[in-house]
Amino acid sequence: MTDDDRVFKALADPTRRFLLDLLFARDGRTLTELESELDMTRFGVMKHLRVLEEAGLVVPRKSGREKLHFLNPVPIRLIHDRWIDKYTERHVSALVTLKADLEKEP
Amino acid sequence: MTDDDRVFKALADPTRRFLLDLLFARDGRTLTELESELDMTRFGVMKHLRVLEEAGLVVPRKSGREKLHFLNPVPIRLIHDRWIDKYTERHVSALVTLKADLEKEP
DNA sequence: TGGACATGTGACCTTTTGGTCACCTATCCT
DNA sequence: AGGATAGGTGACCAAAAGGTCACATGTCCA
Repeated sequence: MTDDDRVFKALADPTRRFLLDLLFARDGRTLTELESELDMTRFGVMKHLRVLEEAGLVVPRKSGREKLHFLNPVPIRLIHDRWIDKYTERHVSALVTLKADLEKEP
Repeated sequence: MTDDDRVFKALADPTRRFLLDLLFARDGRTLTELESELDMTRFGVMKHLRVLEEAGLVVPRKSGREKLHFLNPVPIRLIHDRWIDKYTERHVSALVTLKADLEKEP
């Protein structure tokens, strides 16, 4: 599996996107804290975090008995630049055509 | 399942992203033509195309006994604007800090 | 008309995914 | 020391995903 594929697959699950949103709002949370935001046992959350780690989207750091989780947005940026971006380009010529058409209206 | 979720899930499979790339290069292809580009039976390709259609990424049009497939990039643009974009913003202040640090070097 | 071609459906199979649980280890704190 | 707290592992299970096949329908064209 390629790096890009790991990232796309990681983003495919709504729970994992929600975890990223939580970390986007505030970084460095523990597993237990993240679990408290979800309707799921700690074990389910652990599995999701592992998928996110393997995609490079979450970077953990041990601190005593706690494991802090940090967001790394770089992989998202990479798939954006390498794949998504080409589909999000505005087709200006079509808009110009539409504008011209609209201007024909009385 | 939400619309966004359908799009993310549709993009999670490399075969489906490849199909979108094919249609990006040239629109309006038939199932048989798409199948010929993949190492998979027609039935597998049909299933992938269905997932893409349900996500709104591919729009079919019947023409005689053929079914032509057209790319619709709008859903990609939507998830980009609604979700991906916030993760791809450049953190300029961090870059400025880095630049200042580097300039301290002899 | 009838054969070749393009596509569709449903059954079926295997692998992956999402989730839980029992049990275990390590750390903190009184 | 020892209980409470934070996290980790492996087995297990149900559901979904990815893929194939036999068979069926509709369309083209010589």
